[in-house]
Amino acid sequence: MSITSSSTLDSQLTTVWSPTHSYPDGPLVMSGYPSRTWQHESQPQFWSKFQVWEWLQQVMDIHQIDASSIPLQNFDMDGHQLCSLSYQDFLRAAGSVGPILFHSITELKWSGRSVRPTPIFFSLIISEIYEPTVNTLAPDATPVSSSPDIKRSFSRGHQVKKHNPRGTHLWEFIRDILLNPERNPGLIKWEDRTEGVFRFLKSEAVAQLWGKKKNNSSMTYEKLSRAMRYYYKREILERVDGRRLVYKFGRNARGWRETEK
DNA sequence: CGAGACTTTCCTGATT
DNA sequence: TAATCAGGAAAGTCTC
Repeated sequence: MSITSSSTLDSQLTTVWSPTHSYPDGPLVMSGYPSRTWQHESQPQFWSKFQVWEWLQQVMDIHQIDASSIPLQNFDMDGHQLCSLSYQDFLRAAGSVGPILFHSITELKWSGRSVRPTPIFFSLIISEIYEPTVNTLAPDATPVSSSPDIKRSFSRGHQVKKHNPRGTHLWEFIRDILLNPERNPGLIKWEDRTEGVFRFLKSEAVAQLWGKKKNNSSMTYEKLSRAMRYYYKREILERVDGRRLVYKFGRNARGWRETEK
């Protein structure tokens, strides 16, 4: 690692992780389940919009729900607003995923400090969604199976992925940053929205963020870009010749189009 | 355990 | 010169 390369990264991160974002990102203790992905120390009432977004992504990751399953713009709010949402609000905003989010935030509100989501409860909800005949939900939850909204969205293919190691794929991670510009502090931007062309503005910062997600502090743009190049063959991305840091979504990339939902 | 998907890591060489 | 791009090769990490 040369001095110049690290200072490049520093300058990118300084811009990205401005003082409003504080992430206790010290040495992570690898002790199983979500501890490594659950780093919100403060109460959700005091979260920034960006922290709300992170919480959202983490809950989705933990349950291997594709982020495009819900309109993320419905959660363009800070922690205070988030905490004031009712169960019905969550249903409206996130459909079938609403109950999962509602329970997560309820737990966090009650505990006041970092608490892990309860996977058993969630698996109950998930199985309830898949097998509506079963009726064994926690007492405080609205009967999930009775919601037509849930049935509709889950029959649409919003299901847990079969093979999705470590939750989100790289291209989905990139896509989700693009789709949330208000929580994307100048990392990547659309060059041609309808064609799916985008450009990395802060390549090393994006790599750091990706590494953070994968719990890999040594991620670099060099390595991230190798993974991106593998997407060409699978037509998840198309080559954009002659333009540095520019990529284009391919025919096998889903969920990035404005009209697609 | 094995296979396969999806990276991650490393590398050599070319291009901007 | 540094940053980026191109891919080959092989290892690592998951899920099924």
